[in-house]
Formats: sequence, structure tokens, C-alpha cells
Amino acid sequence: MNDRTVISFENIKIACSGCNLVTLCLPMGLDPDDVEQLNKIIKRSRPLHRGDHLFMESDRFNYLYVVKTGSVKTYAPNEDGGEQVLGFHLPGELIGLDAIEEGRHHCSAKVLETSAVCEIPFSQFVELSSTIPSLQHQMYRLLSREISHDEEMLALLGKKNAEERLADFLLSLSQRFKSRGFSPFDFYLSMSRHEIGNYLGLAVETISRLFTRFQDEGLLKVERKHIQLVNIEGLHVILRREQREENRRQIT
Amino acid sequence: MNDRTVISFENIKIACSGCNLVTLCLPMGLDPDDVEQLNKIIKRSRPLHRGDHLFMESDRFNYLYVVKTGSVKTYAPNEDGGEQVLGFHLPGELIGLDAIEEGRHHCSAKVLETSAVCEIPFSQFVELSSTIPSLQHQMYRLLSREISHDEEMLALLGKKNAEERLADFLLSLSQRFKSRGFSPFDFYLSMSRHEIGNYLGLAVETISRLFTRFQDEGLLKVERKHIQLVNIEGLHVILRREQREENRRQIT
DNA sequence: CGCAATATTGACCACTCTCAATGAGGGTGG
DNA sequence: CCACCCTCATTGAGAGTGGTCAATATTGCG
Repeated sequence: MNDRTVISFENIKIACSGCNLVTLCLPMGLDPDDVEQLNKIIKRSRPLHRGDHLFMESDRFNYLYVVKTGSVKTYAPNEDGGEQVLGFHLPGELIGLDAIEEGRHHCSAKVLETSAVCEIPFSQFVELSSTIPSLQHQMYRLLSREISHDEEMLALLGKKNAEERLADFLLSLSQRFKSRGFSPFDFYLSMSRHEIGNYLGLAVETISRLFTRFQDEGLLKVERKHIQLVNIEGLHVILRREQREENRRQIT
Repeated sequence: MNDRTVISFENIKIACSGCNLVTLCLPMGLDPDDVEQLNKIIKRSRPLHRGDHLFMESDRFNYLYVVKTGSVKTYAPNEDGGEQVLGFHLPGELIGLDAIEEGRHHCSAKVLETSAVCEIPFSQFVELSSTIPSLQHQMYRLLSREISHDEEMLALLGKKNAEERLADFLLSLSQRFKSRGFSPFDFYLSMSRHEIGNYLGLAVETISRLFTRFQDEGLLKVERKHIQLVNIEGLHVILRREQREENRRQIT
């Protein structure tokens, strides 16, 4: 496997080899003893490879998963063989929260590139959280954040057009890389055009055309999975529809 | 105000005048003492009227809300005056879960018809849940359910066409009425066509045309806000796309 | 009673999808 | 090591779903 083109997050290992789960996903309000207790119940899995599944839809729910390195996509398979990509998960992000209610996973999770993932046995976690109020509260926050994020996606799918969706996607990735200490301007995509399109409710061809167009407009440079954002402000302008429509009026 | 046409859930009062919050939204695993403690911190608000807001986007988050009677819509206002409708909430449903993380509401909540709503002071609730493990676990489940629901909506907006979206919407409403003891075949919509369209990512005109078409096809009868589902199975068939495409092949 | 908001219907058109062909890698096996 | 294959990506042409605009009910409300 060629690390230069496919692996985009492998080197985060350097950044987080010394870190524990807390700095990844539960950063606030826990004292060191609590952190120790939490770390005791967490299992580190062996490295996973592209195409491996963390879990499949309708699997019994036993663990929450935290991406440590690499990236994971979650998707909901539907009857006719298709799927809806629900999210791409970078290091520090928690996977499996939608399974708590029914005790059964509602989506599948597939590894996009060589990745390391932690498993949190949920029943043990619940016991622990009942004795550590701040852990419990932090869990509420994480669940709440997931809801907020999904609601933003609802607005994206319900209201935005193709170019706005892709601009939003790229800016969101950029921001997430930045907050993980990577360049927000220069990164590799670990997912295919098809998966991006699926996630954004667009056809593959539309994604491809938009990349070409954005490049022609000097917003970014794209070469296969390698993306360089040249004009981030330009991408932001795409999201501010009003401003764009005013520009259009001036032209006409 | 004309109760016959606009008020669709007023009479649920009869059904739940004697019930408490527990049977509405936290039905499982709590013993009577815990229920008592929970009920102590819950405030019942005076009746609210069409157009009243429970909260506005960016308001400080203090309470979770439970619809007791009536119906409420949540929506995310965007810069240019538009909005994305995020959900329609019937009796027993919890509102405000997306605000926990940041302590500030991410969406607004507006009452669609005369309604009664309970307020749960979140900080008191958190304290209580830290002493009642089953309450805490139930809260995890409610948050998880919300995530699952939002993910289903993502699949709807990302993959389904207009008629599938409306069929899904009507069947979902029907199901929710049924589980609340109302007729799943005959009900009144408390939201406008515009709001339905907004929620489903479609234009008002498309909703209007689809209602007409569904009526012409004998699937339902519609007269303003009054809906009668005549052929529920037919609506289900719309959702099973494969079957429809097979039918199409037979015709061609 | 009259105005404003909501709903319906039609005509037109734009955005994005579908279908199809071609090209570019990357992996595998001879 | 190269040939082959398969997947992924790009690009073009045409079509269709659903949006926009506009006109006309219909209803609700002050």
C-alpha cells in the first residue's frame, strides 16, 4: 500500500502516541483519577486495514469506537444494495452513538485506510459514568454534539446546491485537519469521489465536474486524492449565497 | 381559532391528563420513587399559542422541553432569512437536545397550534440523573434515538425523490398518531405545505402537486389540512423503489 | 368586509442525474 | 518486468425531476 497517496492520517500517530482517550474525545472536566479508570476499560485494537468493518448494520451493540489514527466511514445500507454515507470520522471522533437506544447498530462502519481504533465496552462505560458525574455530563455533550452535527447536515442536504455542498465539505475537512495539527490547505482525501457524492447527496460525476470547476476558478488544486486549497476565502464566499447573488446582479 | 381545522392534538389532553412525563418520554426502567423525584423538578407551562416560541436560536440553554399536547416545529434559521425545518414534534417528544453541548440553542422552536409543554431544568436534571443510574441510561437512549432519527432523515434527503419523501413523511406521521392512540388513517396537519416542503427539502408547489397526484391515484384524500389515508399499502409501495421499477418494466 | 397568508395549477427552464465513452492508476499474475 | 484487468475518475450529451415565476383561488384573521 502506497502511504503517500492513500494514507492521510497515519502520521497523527506522532501527535497522539503519548495521548490517551481523554485528549481525543473526552477532553474536559475529568480529573486524572477518573481518566485512569476510563483508560482501564478501553481496549486498543490491532491496526485495521482499508475495507475492514468495525461493525455492520444490525450487529449487536457492545462497543463505542474512537478513531485513533486513520479514517472511518459510517453508512446506512438500504434494501436495494445502495447506501447512504453518514459520515467520515477522523482521529478523536466517536462512532456508534446511534446504536445505544436499540442495542443494535443502525449503520455500518468501514475503515477507509490503515487505521487504529479504540473500543469502549459500553456497559462498563455506563457503570463508570454512573459513578463519575463529569463523565456522564461529558457523554451528554458528545451525544448532543452529534445531534447538532446531523442537523447541520440536514440543512446542507435540504437547502444547499451542489457547489455549496462541496465547498462546505472541503471547508469542514480543512477545519478538522487544522484542529488536529495538520495543514488546513494541503491534504489527502481518504475517500473516493463516489463516497463524497454519496455523502453529499450528489452523483459522482457532479463531484468530479465541481473539482474541475473549482480548480479552473483558482479555488484549489486537485490531483486525484491530493487537495490544495488555494483560496479558502473563495470557498467561504460560495457558502454566503447572498453575496454571490449580488455579484451576479452586478454582472447582469 | 377554529379548533376543528387547526388543532389536531388538543384532545390528547384526555388521554394524558392523568399521565406524567414518564409515560410520555422516559417510560422505562424507573421505579416510582425516581419518577416522583423527576416530576418534582418538572415545570408545566401555561398553554402556548400558534406562533409562540419555546426558544430561539442562540438563546441560552436552560431547559429541555417535552410536548404534552399540541405540536411544535424546530427549525434552523440561516443568514438570509430562510430556514431549515428540522422536525415536527408531537406529544411526548423531547426538544432541545442539540443545545446541551454548547449551552446554547442551535435551532428555534415554534408552536404550531395551541399546545402545552413541560420544562425540565437541565442542570437539575443532570444532578438527578447522576444519582439515578437508570435515568441516566434512559437519557443516553433518548439522545441516541435522536441521532438515529436524524440519520434516517439524512438518508431521506440524500437519496429519496419527491414522492418517496412525502410518502415517508405521511407514513411516519400516521405511525406516530397511531402510537399515541389516534387514527393512523385520518388526521389533521398542524403545519403548512410550506413547512412540509421545507422539512423535506422540496418546494411548496411540489408538495401541493404531490398531494393532488396522490389523491388522483387513490392513495389518500386531502382537503386543506385534513388528510385521510385511503391506501396505506400503496404509500409503502412507493417507498420500496425496486418493486415500483419492476412494475414500470412490465408496463414498458 | 378586506387584506394577507396559504394553496393550487400551469408554463418554462435549470440543475443535476443518467448513460456512455475514454483515460489513468494500481494491483496481480505470468 | 510488463501486460492485463479492474476500479476510479473525467468528460460529454441528453433527459428528467423538481424549482422558479406568475396567475388565480381559497381561507383566515384583523
